[in-house]
Amino acid sequence: MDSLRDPDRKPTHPGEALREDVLPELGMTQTEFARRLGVSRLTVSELLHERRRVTPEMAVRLGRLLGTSAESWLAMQNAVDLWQIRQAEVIDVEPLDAA
Amino acid sequence: MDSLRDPDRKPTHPGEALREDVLPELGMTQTEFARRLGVSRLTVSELLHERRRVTPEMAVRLGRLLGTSAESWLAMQNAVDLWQIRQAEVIDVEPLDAA
DNA sequence: TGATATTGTAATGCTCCGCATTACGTTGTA
DNA sequence: TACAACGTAATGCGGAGCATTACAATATCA
Repeated sequence: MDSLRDPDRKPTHPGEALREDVLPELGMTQTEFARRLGVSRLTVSELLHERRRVTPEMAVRLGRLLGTSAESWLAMQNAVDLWQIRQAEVIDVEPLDAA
Repeated sequence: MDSLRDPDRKPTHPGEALREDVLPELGMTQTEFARRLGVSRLTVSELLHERRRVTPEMAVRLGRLLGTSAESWLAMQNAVDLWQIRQAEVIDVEPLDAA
């Protein structure tokens, strides 16, 4: 499970899961997928290319359409977000323990 | 645990936890808290009043300072976000099962 | 009590993000 | 070959997070 994964490894972006697994499984085009989600084709395309984040609303849409939990999509996105921040930024916050 | 809570009940906003539990526990002022987090006093104030969401970066800051997991703060925020969307919006997405 | 610290809040300005729409070129396919 | 699907750029809009500044109200303490 996730808790046993290498913490330095970049987590799977939700877009990758949609692109690699979900869409092929459904045998559905991006255009059709976008239509059913009620968003534009561009929105789906950019999400699949991992250029856009899964928003809470998008998570609800995905959950509704696919019969999965919105939480799981958001959790995937969170993992990516946190990984990116920890990699890129230098957040200098001193832990209170050090006091 | 959370999974057993009433799904219709509004989840606890992270700001509430900070305001009700964390800050009092630490006996720390908002001003000092903001300084240690490396954000403005206004940012903390609005978060405590639940007028602002915990961003991924803020979650990292909180985790660092308090020695807790950033994930837990984000999870709290997710719960609020999803609840709000499900309450307020009408996302008309037909489940694929219905096909 | 008087000075100082803390807090709530409004106003401004900046930047970034999500999204729709439109448009155009490429590629795959019936 | 005509059409569908896709990648992608441009434009515009609205909203969110954040800093800074400022002012008033309240709390605390010497």
